[in-house]
Amino acid sequence: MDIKKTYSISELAKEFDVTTRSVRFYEDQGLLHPTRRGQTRIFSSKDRVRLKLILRGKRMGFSLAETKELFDLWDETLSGNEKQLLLMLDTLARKRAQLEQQKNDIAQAEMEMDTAEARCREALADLQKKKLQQKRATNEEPEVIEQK
Amino acid sequence: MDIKKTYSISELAKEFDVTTRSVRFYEDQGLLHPTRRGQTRIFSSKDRVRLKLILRGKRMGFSLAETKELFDLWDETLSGNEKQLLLMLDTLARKRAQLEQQKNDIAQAEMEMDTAEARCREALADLQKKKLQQKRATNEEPEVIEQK
DNA sequence: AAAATACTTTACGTTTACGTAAACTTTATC
DNA sequence: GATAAAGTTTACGTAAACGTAAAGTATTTT
Repeated sequence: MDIKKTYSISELAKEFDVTTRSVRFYEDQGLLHPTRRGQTRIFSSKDRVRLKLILRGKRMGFSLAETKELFDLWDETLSGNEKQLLLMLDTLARKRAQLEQQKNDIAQAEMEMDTAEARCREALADLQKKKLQQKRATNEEPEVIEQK
Repeated sequence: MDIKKTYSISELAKEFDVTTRSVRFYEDQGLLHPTRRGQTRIFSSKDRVRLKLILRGKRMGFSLAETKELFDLWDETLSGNEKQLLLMLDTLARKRAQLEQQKNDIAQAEMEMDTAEARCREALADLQKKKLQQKRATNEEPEVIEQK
């Protein structure tokens, strides 16, 4: 699937713009499982994917502990006991609900940003108008009004 | 606009399901500005709105510092100097980009949850099938299969 | 008036997610 | 073979966002 099979710690760090400290920390917390050549870490493409998921999780406001729980659950799920499968389905449902909440929050925020922006532009337009009137009063040439 | 004009700390805490400690902390950090009657805090409906925004911000992964920045910026913006207005527009644009990123992240996550769920259901179906075959082999009556 | 309830400040404690420095080893480069 | 570059462990430090007493004040209820 992926181009390369293994990665050094700095390769991963550079690719995802995190410090090696963070990567080591994620391993320490049980989120990544690199093998070793001597004492040097060797990361698989699975680790790479997981790192990507970790970071996306963070952007979505997930804690490392939450993400780890999902990883662990998924690993156990693959082994395929029925209880695990049902637990996974349940967890997925709960996470979905969480994402729904987030989508609502974002939609709300966007609406409020719309009205905030509108007010800003209105206030700006008012200022421009006042400027123009001043210029007219002092008989100067009006400038071109720029607005993105 | 709102039904009530002022709120006690415990009213707000109860309504938004946070501790009074948190509310006091938000004031301490300059996000809320209750007046005082004696030494008792009295929160306005503006404070109430801001508390709501704080909590939504948190759910979207915003830090208190980020939220405070927006509050402060908005307060200055209302005073209406041109530089402030342009700065606000710029900030809004950046926040929008951030929300776009989050929406993408969520969409991605949802897709992956779809495939994860599909795999789970498939595995479950396989297990059910095996159960059925076992029952047939031992000549027992098959049970009804439930699946949400 | 006594007791319960709600509020306050002060201040130290805790968890999360790393940053940063020290001291050392292994690998690559000149 | 020296030196730089990349890796390692150990360990203390830190910022954010509160939790959790402790000890006191103010108000309300019985």
